[in-house]
Amino acid sequence: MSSKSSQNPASDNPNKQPESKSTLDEIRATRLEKVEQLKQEGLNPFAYKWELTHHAAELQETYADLAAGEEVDITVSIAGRITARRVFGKLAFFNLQDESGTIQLYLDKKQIQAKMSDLPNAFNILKKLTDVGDIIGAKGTIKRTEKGELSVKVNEFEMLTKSLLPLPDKWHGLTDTEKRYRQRYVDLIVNPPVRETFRRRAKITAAIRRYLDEQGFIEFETPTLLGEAGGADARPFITYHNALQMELYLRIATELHLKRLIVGGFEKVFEIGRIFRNEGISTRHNPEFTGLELYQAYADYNDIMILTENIVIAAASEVFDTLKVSYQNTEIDLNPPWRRVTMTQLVFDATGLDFENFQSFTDAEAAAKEAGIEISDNCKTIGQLLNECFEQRVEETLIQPTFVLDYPKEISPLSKPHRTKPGLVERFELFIVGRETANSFSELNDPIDQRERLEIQAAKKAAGDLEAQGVDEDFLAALEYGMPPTGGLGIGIDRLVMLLTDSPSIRDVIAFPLLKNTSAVIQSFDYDSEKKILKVEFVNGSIYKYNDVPEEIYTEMKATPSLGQFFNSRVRDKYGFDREK
RNA sequence: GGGUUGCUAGCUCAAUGGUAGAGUAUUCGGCUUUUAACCGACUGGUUCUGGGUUCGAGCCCCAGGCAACCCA
Repeated sequence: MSSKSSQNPASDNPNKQPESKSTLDEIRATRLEKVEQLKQEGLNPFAYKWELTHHAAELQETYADLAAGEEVDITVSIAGRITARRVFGKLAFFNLQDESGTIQLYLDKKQIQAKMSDLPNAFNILKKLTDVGDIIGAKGTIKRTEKGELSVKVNEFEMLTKSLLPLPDKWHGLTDTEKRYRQRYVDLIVNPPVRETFRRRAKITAAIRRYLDEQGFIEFETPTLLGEAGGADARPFITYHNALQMELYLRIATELHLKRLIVGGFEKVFEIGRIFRNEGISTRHNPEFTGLELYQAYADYNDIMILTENIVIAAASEVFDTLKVSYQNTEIDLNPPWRRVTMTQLVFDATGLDFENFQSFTDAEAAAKEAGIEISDNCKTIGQLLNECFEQRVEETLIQPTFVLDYPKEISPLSKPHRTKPGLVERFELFIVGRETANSFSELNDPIDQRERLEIQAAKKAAGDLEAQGVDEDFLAALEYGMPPTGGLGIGIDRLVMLLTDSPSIRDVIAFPLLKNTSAVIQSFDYDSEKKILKVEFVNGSIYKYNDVPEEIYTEMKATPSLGQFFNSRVRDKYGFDREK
């Protein structure tokens, strides 16, 4: 190693001994050495800037009809990451990838040496000091090679960023899902379709914003940190504000604040923002996700159905030429109008249970049991039972876009009673591919009724229901000033993007999905027997102090054959802690 | 929360309880029209972690970690 650093590999040295450079550490060390060698050549391995005139896709398109062997004497300047190298004695081909796509670099020794006369070693630098993964800039002319590959015939190049770590296998790529999510940047480099998915996501949200703007909606940013989390049935994340000495909740919906804005006189408001729910993780759930909520004064849920169609169509039209989209090999037809059907009708069709005619919960329960519905202990009303039947028998069958109308009052504490159907509310949910994709109601604006409903929620919460809402007094005060009749809508943007990008998992449309920390390795630990504090230092440098830990734990911990396992099962999550570092 | 599967070289994957291997990448040599370039040579391992059984464990047993999928 030390003998090598004294020589200059950029010049061909026939006496060089073969060296083993195979482990990750060795590869990295070799590349760091190349960094030094670039510096010795007077080059900056981490340059400041590159003026580019074109992108790869643009050139591919412009010169699509250029015949093999033809050249165009126009100078272009491009930049990107080297994704493949094919090096010959005095000629080399690199594939260069930029955001738009890839293009080949045609690197001819004679030409480069002639044009880069102040760097006599230029071609050898290219051969010896560049690697797949490096980011370079190149200027040259356009040439389609005899083999038909459009290329930039390079006059001059510059190393812009030397890459120190090897990229995954160019043929098999990166398939390990865990690594793809934990190191999304690598995923994005080597799996171009992933970039396309996120590009589409951005287009979809932009299209929705544009459409709503055209319709006269204005966008707000309501608070994320709240003293009380309301507007949905969900368990919130709790955090703490030191200076105010108060617990705060991360929002589980934007509903209650957007409605305050309607009270304040705005007639069309919306927010596209991050929502946090302290729930499990699945292919359809991430603890933080993006919600669109909008509220339109003087509208009811019938108006909102049409608006929902228009929003989804605006989003789909942005990324497709057709409204027939394929999701996981099923064709979904988004052409409006979408099916509109009541929950009661759907449950009747699926189970034969007629919820319009049950006189008592006991009757309904008996009939549902007969039909094979599983009834949980907290299902105590006809409305809850109707919802159970719907979830168990209908939901997953709603593949084509379907508005499910008129929900039971007791599971919809913020919606207005149905104008003709007792026990139901004016609410719809949109289902596509068996998933709830949107939720809407004619908003409840009777402050007295709203208070009663929230107090029922608060009672549930007091009884231990972690998903029930509390009473937001300020929201009720706002309603008492008067909220016009209003239609509201929530759309799960991530699920919509899943549909429009054919992604099977929500993690495929969230750039950095939440993953569990890999368990920390303990460096050392110490115990203060007077204060009963166990101090643990991890190899990543962080130090935690666990409070009120009995001395036996420390004694056992010293004796255990497996420290990490003992810590995970007996200390972590068992004692309160302060993070010291 | 429950179940199933997986975790081995940078990446993709093999390996009856019996010397841990291949392809690719890296390193070195050759090559002026390549497209997963090719030819030749050399390397590269905490088999996720900790115990146990065994003469011997990547493989069997126990416990734990992480992930994917399914279910609630």
